[in-house]
Amino acid sequence: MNTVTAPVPKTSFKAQMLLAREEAIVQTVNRLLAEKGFESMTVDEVAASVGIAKASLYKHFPSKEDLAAAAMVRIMKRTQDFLDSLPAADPPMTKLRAVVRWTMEVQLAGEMPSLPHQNSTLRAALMNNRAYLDRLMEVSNTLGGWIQVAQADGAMSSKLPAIVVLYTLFARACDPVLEFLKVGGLYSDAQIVELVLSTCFDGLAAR
Amino acid sequence: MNTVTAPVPKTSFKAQMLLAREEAIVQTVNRLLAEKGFESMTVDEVAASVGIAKASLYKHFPSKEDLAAAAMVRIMKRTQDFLDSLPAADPPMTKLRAVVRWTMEVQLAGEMPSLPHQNSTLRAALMNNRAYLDRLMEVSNTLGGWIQVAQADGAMSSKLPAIVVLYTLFARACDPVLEFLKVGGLYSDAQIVELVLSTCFDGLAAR
DNA sequence: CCTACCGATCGGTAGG
DNA sequence: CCTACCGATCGGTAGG
Repeated sequence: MNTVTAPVPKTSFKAQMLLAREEAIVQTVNRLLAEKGFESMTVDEVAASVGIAKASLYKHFPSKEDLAAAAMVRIMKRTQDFLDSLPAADPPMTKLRAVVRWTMEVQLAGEMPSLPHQNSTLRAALMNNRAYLDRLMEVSNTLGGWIQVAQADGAMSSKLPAIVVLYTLFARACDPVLEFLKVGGLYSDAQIVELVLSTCFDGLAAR
Repeated sequence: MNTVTAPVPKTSFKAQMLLAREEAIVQTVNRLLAEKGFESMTVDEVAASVGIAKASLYKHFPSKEDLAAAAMVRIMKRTQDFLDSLPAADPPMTKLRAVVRWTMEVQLAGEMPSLPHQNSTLRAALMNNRAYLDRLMEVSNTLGGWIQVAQADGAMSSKLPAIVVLYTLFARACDPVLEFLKVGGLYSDAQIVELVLSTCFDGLAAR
C-alpha cells in the first residue's frame, strides 16, 4: 500500500505547487492586461508583481503572447462558469442581461483583460490558440442559443442578426463608457452598471 | 506695391509648404493610429510612411504623444466640421443619428484613431493638451445641447443622464463590433453601420 | 542526478 | 533635412 500510495501525494504536491504558481501568474497577467493592455504590459513587470524571476516565468510560458493567452483562457473559463451557474429555468433574456451585468462588474473591478488591438501580435497568437478558441466557441454557443430563443419568444429584437447581438454583448465587456463614468465620479459602480445595461438593451431612443 | 506684396507670397509659400508637410504627417499618424493604436505605432514607421527622416519629424512635433495628439485634434476638427454641416432645421435626434453614422463610416474607412488605453502616456498628454481639450469641449457642448433638446421633446430616453448618452455616442466611434462584423464578411459596410446604429439607438430588447 | 530558480546579460529596437 | 548615434528598456535566454 505504501509503495503504491506514497509517491502519489509526492508528485501531487509538486504538481499542486506548480499549478498554484501558474494560477498566481495568470491572475497577475489578467490584472495587468486589464490595467494597461498587452503592449504596455512588460514581462519584467509580471515577474516582479508575482514575486519570481523572469526566467522562472519562461519555465511556465514560452512567450509573452502565451502569457496573455492564458489570461484570456482564464476569463473565458470564468465566464462559462458564470453562465453555468445561472438558473436554467430563467428566461434567456434574463440570463443575457445577467451575463452582461456580470462582465461589466468584472470590468469595474479591474479584472477584465482588454481585447487586443486589430494588428496585435496577441491577436494572431489567440487565433492559433486551440484552448482559447475552444473556450470562446463554448461561450459563444451558449449565448447564441439563448439569443435565438429570446428572439423567437419576442423578448429580443428580431430585426438584428444573432451574430450582431452576440458581438454587441461581447463588446460591452470592454465598453469604455464604464471607465469614463467611473472617472467622472458622479455615479456608484452599481449605478454605472445599470445605466450602461439600459443603453445596451433599451437603446438611447425613447420607448 | 511690389515692396509690400512681394514678401507675402514668399513667406506664405514657405509656411504653406510647412503646413502641407505637417498635414501629410498628421494624416499618416491618423491612419496608423487607426490601424494599430498608439503603443504599437512607431515613430520610425511614421517617418518612413511620410517619406522623411525621423529627425525631421521631431522638428514639427516634440514627441510621439504630440504627434498622436495632433491626429486627435484633427479628428475632433473633422467631427465639428461635420456637426456644423448638418441642417440646423433637422430634429436633434436626426442629427445625433447622423453623427454616429458618420463616425462609424470613418472607423470602417480606417480613419478613426483608436482611443488611448486608461494608463497610457498618451492619455495623460491629451489631458494636458489645451488644443485637444478645447476641441473636445466644443464637440461635447454641441452634442450635449442636442441631447437635452432630444430628451425634452421626447425623442430620446429621459431615463438616462445626458452625460451617459454623450459617452455612449462617443464610444460608438471605436466600437469593436464594427471591426468584428467586417472581418466576418457577411455584411457590407453600409449594412454594418445600420445594424450597429440600430443596436445603439433602439437597443437589443424588442420594441 | 533532477527541479526550480537566480543574477546577469543576450540581440534588437524603442523614443529621442 | 539627413546620417548617425545615444541612454533605456524591450522580450527572451545564457551559465551556474
